[in-house]
Amino acid sequence: MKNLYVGNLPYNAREEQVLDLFSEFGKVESFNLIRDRETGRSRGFGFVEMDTESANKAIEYLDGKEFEGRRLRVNEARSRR
DNA sequence: GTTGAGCGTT
Repeated sequence: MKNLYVGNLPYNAREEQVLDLFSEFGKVESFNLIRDRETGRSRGFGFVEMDTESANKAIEYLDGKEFEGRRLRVNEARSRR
């Protein structure tokens, strides 16, 4: 399994929409769209868990991809600590 | 508008 950081998402993007993108490369085990803790507003990034093989393909194919007019940033997530 | 939330380390 690999944990992926997905950045540069439009603030109005729905998580289902992002899920669909990644589902193309394999089963998405979990997805977290990160929002501002106070306001609940999207922070424009999220985290996706997939098996390593699928994750690698997703990074390769989706990093830098145009999504709703923005270039996605996809890479292995940093430690959250 | 670029790396989670809460935590006796998930």
